[in-house]
Amino acid sequence: MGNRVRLVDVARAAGVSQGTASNAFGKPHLVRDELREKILAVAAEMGYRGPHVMARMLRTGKAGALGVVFPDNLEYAFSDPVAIELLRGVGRECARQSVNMMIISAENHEQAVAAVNNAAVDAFLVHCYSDNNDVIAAIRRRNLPMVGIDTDIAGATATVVLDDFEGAASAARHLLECGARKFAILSLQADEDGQFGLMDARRRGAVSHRVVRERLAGYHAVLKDAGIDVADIVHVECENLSEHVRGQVTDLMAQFPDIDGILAMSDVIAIGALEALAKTGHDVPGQVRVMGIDGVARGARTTPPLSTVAQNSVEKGRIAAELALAGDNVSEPVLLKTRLLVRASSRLPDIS
Amino acid sequence: MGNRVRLVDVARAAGVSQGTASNAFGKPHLVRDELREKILAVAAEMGYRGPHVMARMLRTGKAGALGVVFPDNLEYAFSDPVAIELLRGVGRECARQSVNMMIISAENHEQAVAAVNNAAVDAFLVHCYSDNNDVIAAIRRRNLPMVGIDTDIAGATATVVLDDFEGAASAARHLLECGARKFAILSLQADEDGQFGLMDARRRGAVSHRVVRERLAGYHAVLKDAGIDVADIVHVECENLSEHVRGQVTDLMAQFPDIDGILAMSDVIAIGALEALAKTGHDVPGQVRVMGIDGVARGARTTPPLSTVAQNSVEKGRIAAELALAGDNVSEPVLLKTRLLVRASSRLPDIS
DNA sequence: TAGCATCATTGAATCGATTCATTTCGATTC
DNA sequence: GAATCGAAATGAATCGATTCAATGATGCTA
Repeated sequence: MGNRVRLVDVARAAGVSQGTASNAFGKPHLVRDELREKILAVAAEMGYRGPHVMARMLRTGKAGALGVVFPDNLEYAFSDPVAIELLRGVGRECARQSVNMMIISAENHEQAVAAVNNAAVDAFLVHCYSDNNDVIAAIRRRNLPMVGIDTDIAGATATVVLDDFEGAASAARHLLECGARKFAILSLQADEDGQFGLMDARRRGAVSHRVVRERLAGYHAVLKDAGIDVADIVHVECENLSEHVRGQVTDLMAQFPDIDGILAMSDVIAIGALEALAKTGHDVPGQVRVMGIDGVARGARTTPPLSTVAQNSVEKGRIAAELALAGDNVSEPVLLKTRLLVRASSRLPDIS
Repeated sequence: MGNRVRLVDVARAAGVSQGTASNAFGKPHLVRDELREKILAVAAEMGYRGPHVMARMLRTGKAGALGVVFPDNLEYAFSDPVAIELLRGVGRECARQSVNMMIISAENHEQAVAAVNNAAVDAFLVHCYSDNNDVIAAIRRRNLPMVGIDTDIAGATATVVLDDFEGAASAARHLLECGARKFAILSLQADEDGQFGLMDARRRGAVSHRVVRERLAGYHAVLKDAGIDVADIVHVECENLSEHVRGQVTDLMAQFPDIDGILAMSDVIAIGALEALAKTGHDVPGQVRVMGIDGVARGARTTPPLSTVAQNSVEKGRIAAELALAGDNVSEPVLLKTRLLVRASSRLPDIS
């Protein structure tokens, strides 16, 4: 039954102190070779399974794991290509540092709080959560290093974000160069309230997600400079799922047939837009130009291939993990650069 | 510095026993409402952060986490669409049961053993590992529930596998019906030795991965029945990455130009084959018919769309997680069914 | 009013290691 | 031969909770 062999049993059987037995496993160099081998032999014979993980954790205070927290349900994280890239980067750094990766999973907010409280980890990575949220509060209460990714939650020991303003600006600049004049912006969700559809000025003024705020600002700055009135831009808040976007874009084009430039805040959204436009018989890029943000692999295979502003999500995840595991306070956010990736869904005017 | 507020401090300050203070947090119904609120108030005022996770674990013996172990490096797991689906299913069940998900990460075998030994989990999920392996041995030594997915490692408390034999058989049957007579089988890796290329009979006879063994057997059974000599089938062992497969298939078709049926053991491989065939000007399915196995989303968007034998990987992961967390010994492997999914990369003969 | 449940609380034992100040012992130096 | 040193081993304290048998208080019944 509950008769697990303990270190103290091994020590007794081998005729050494518990401290020495502990060292034989954890700090081999502190024990004479001969003696250590004897201890290990005795342990093996007794069926000792090695130091008890939880007991070691309690004593040392180290969990050997990095917690990764995604907003809302986890299913989304495992279906969004960008989130997966991010996880890949996190995984890479965790492997490098011999630390495991704990995915905090929950079906709802209440469960998420409990999951955070039960997670034996040394640091937290928080992706894309907005601030003032009970899950964030729970994480903060744990008093562990906490790194925000693509979010500027208060109390983070470090923050890794994309240069969203400049990324969005470059997308807008490019579509202007391609000749677009009547714009639609397909936004990611501005808040966690599950609201979709047309965004009025009030909604645009109270965006809780940093990513959305910055990208909007980037788009607007460039378009205003070009003499376009923000009030003339159609803003639609979309769920980050191609299938959902299809319907929204179909409606959008029916309502505003003169749109000739679509700025999507993610490639997933942009791909949904391309699909809708193909189905409704719009010519891309002849009639409408489309730009995404992210640079996901699938964008290279759409028809037409998707122009986008690429980011390196793997590296973003890796850096965030590195900062979290280092645990230092880094006051300045780490700002990652974007790269314009022109493919066929936008089109430069003929230079001939 | 190290002056964390402990439960005993709270108890003392609130004038109750440590046991009662513990109950106030963990078993609220055992403490009178009024008293409990007082304790919580005192705790809040003292800045108590809640029960110490590792101490609780040590005492209760429950980690509240499920370990997921992938073979080789983790990067692969996060780039294979099937593995991701699997993780999605695992995540779904973990969330349902309020358990976190620990991804055991490592760069090499030695690190993987250490990672397994340091993981505070209640059970392990092992994906696609072959047996007789030190990582598996380490997991076994932990003496926790261990569920094998797509693998039949000894000592597993439960096993979840695809009906690989029947899945492969149905793929072969379909290509025969479509008129193929000269077959190539594009195999997944038979072993962890990193060997690729043509598989001779000896190699085919010593396959350590169950998946490969079963699928080979399924293909062969059907093809033999149809009067095809196994010696006439070209076997190629491929890395499960479309880019690598492209080169292999290009060579293959140059060497064996009469191949008219390709049976790939995964969609990723099949997609690589389609790409190679397109580049070398082979007509699919007119000249060569191609079948995958898995049913990944991308297969619906290739040109031509990929015929395949679909499986439900999400559900596979979910069931495995459920079995692992239940912890019962299930002697019979859970066998999941496949479903033939005919698209344009194979072609049925005209019935006119 | 004794007897008996029921509910709330206590307090010491326990989970299984690691740590570190101290002791032991043999070798080296003066 | 005493003093000094370093390496190896000791053993008690510690990490911070949870558990459970025992105790106390309260209400109810006969």
